[in-house]
Parts: sequence; structure tokens; C-alpha cells
Amino acid sequence: MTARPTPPRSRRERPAKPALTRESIVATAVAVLRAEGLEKVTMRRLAQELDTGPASLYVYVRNTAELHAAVLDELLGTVGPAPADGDWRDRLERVLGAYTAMLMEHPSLARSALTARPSGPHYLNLIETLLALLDEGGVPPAQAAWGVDLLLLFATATAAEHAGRGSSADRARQEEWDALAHAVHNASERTHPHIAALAGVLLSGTPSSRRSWGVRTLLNGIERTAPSDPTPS
Amino acid sequence: MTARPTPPRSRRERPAKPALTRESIVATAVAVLRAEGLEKVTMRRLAQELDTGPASLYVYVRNTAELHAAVLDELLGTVGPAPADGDWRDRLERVLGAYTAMLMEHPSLARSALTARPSGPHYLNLIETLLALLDEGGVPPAQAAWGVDLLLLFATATAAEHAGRGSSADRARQEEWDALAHAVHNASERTHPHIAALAGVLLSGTPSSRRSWGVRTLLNGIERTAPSDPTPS
DNA sequence: ACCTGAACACCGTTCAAGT
DNA sequence: ACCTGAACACCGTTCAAGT
Repeated sequence: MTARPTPPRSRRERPAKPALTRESIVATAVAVLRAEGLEKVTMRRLAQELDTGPASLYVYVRNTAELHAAVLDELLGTVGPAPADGDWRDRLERVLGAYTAMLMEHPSLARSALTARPSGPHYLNLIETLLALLDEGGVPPAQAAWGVDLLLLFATATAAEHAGRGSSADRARQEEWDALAHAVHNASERTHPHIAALAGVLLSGTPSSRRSWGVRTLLNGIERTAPSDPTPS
Repeated sequence: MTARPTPPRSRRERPAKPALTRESIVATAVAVLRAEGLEKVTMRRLAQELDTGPASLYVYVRNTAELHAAVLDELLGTVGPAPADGDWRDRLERVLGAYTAMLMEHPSLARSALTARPSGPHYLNLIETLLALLDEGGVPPAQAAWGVDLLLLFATATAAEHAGRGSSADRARQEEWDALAHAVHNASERTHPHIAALAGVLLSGTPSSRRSWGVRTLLNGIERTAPSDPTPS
């Protein structure tokens, strides 16, 4: 008889069946997200990972959308507080940049963030940080409040644009961009004079220069647009 | 023998099996979208509707995403040209409002528009219209070009926010809003002073007043933010 | 070339039944 | 109360085979 030091205790090598809790489910979901993307964060896959059946997860999580929202708030914890140096606009741009960068790593999460706005503690921290920076910049409170929404919508939507269905997403997006570029360059001067005249600049700019311009544009607008703005006669 | 004027020619009542073309597929897709929402616009369902197997559709459509993009451009045709009366800002707000309203009727389409930017003829028309209005307002060309992108991103994202999974989406969204409202109202004055101070205004405003403020804010920003804006020393 | 049946590899969610 | 096997009702996409 040969020595057989560690007999398998379960079917697989998994060290121990982890306790089934909301936390263990979310933690597993984050691990699967990091390793294989949100597409694989499914009830069935998570159940398999946790050595149980999909029905068991419904004791702790209402549905897939809620699960994805929980995952998002978890990742929001990795977006640090505002940096200490620089003027308030710079700092705001960097905070928003960190948020966007996190979402860019998981664009499908951005997509779901758009639909299921998070309300977890990490999300509140982000809002507080942005409000503090706008306050520091002297932006009137009402405009700051609505402005935070606009800034987060912009950042989230920018990241969501890069979401793809499956791994062939990059190729597909390239083809879409080519199609749009082709359409813009071939726009008739007669029917689409403005597009024809601006073809170059319409397609110009790096993603980061556009993002930076977007944030500055938003801030300039937020600073000087009052919520009701009744049309002066 | 009783008279039997119209014997069924096929299994179902369907008058005639329509020819399978890209157009008939897209037309069927639009019909299903209008009747039951984008969730039902699936390859399998369309195949059933067209009396064939799902595999047949792949001769005319690359994949589901491309199909949804084609549907979007089709609906874009219902967004009319710019109205003739009013000042350029008003008119721009109304054009963008019509675009948003169309997407609001099919928010899941907005979601997919965010990922798969359309490049069809109707989309080009919309861009041309917006560029013309910005030009009329004296907005510098480069800012107008990038601004159109920002305006469309805002409108699309606003509509996409209302996308839901299934018919229980409204209830789910209400619960999310309640959760956020609760979190905002219970924010600690010590850890989240700005949120606590601005709780009321953070949650205020009707969707339409916020949308209107958003467009005006964007326009104000676009008008006065130059693309490169090198930091002056 | 165009079309298709059948298969592959998945999904979310519910429910009756167990402990 | 918590957990689960099994089922229901779907998906997208591919491929070999037909016409």
C-alpha cells in the first residue's frame, strides 16, 4: 500500500465548502468578475463555485441585478479619496478619472451601474468627495448637487460605451468606429454640409483628451447654470 | 358539407411566409419591439415570427447586437428635423428632447445604443441637425463637434438609466430610489457633511427639469470650453 | 449561395420538498 | 428558516447537411 497522505474530502480539490452568506457570495462574485468578467458572474456559475445549486443564492440575493449592484459598490471601495495637491478642478478631474478607470476595467459593470444606480456606502463617499470639491470651488450648492449627478452620469456612460458582448467586443467596436468614420468622411456636402466641413474634428481626439475636455466642459457649465434659469424677457 | 371558404394554407393563420431579407427581419424586429420590448427581440423569436429557424437569420445579420443597432437607426427615422421657431437653444433642447423621448419609450434600446453607436443615415441626420444649431449659435466648430458627442451621450445615458430587466423594472427602480433617498437622508453630519447639508436638493427636481438643466448646462459648458485649454501659468 | 435541423453550451427564476 | 434538486422556459451561435 502506498502512502496516501491527503485523501480528497470532496469531489474537487476545493479546501472546504465555504459558508453560504451574502458576503461569501459577493466575494466570490468579485473574484469571478476579476478573473473572467461580469458575463460570467451568473447565478449558476456562482452556485457552482460555492458548491451548491443556483436556487440557494436567492436566499441572500434578490436577483442578478442586485448582485451586480453589490459587486459595484464593493469595487467602488478601491476608488480612493480626493488627492491633496492641485487646484480643485484638477483634483475633481482626478477623482472622476479614478472612478472611470475602475469602470473601464469592467465596462459591463458600468452598463449595469447606469441602470441600477448604487446606494452603498462607497458610492456615498464618492458623492461626498465630489460635493466637497465643488464647494471648495465656490459652486452654488444647488448646482453642485445636480452637477454631481451629471458628472457621475458622464463618467459612467463613458465607461459603459466600452462595454462589449463577449471577447470579440474590441473587434466589433473597431468595425463600428470604421463604419462611422466612413459615413462621416463620405457625408455629402449638399445634404450634410456641417458634417462634411467638420469631418476631421468630429473624429479627432484621444479618449483621454476627450474625457478631460468633457469634465472641464461640465464644470464650466455647472458653475454658471442655475437650476431654474427662467428665461429673461 | 358546410362551406369552407378559406382553407388554412399553413399551420398558422399567417397569410404568407414573407421573403427572408435583411429588411423583413429588421421590420419584424421593430414590430416585436413596439409590441413587447427589446427583450423579446431575439434571434429565436424573430425566426419563429418569420417561420424559419434561428440559423437562417445569420445569413443577413451578423449577430444580435448588429440587429439591435439596425432597429435603433430605423426608429431614429421618427425623430423629426429641428423645429423652425424659437431661439437656437430652445430648438436644440427640443430636438434632443425628441431623441430622448423616443429612447425613453424603449430604454433598453438606449442601453444598447450606448454600447453599439449607430452610424446609419438617420443618425447622421441627427448629428447634422445638432451641428447646424450649434453653428447658428456661434459655437466654435471644434467645440461644436465634440459637443454633439457630449449632448448625445447625455441624452442616451439619461434614457438608458430607465432601462429595466423585465416588467418588474419599475418596482425595482422605485426600491433603488428609496434606498438612495434613505441613505442620503440618513447621512451622518460628521462623515458626510455635504450630503447631509444638501440632502433636499440632491433628491429634488422632476426628471424633465433635470434634463432641461442638463442640456442648458452642457450648452453653457460647450460654448466656453476650448478643446485643448492649456493651463495658463 | 442560400437555407436549415439539430445540437452545444449556456441562462434566470420558481417551486415543492426536504432538513 | 434555510437549503436544494429538478424543472420550466428560455437564450446565442455554430455546423454539417441539404437544396
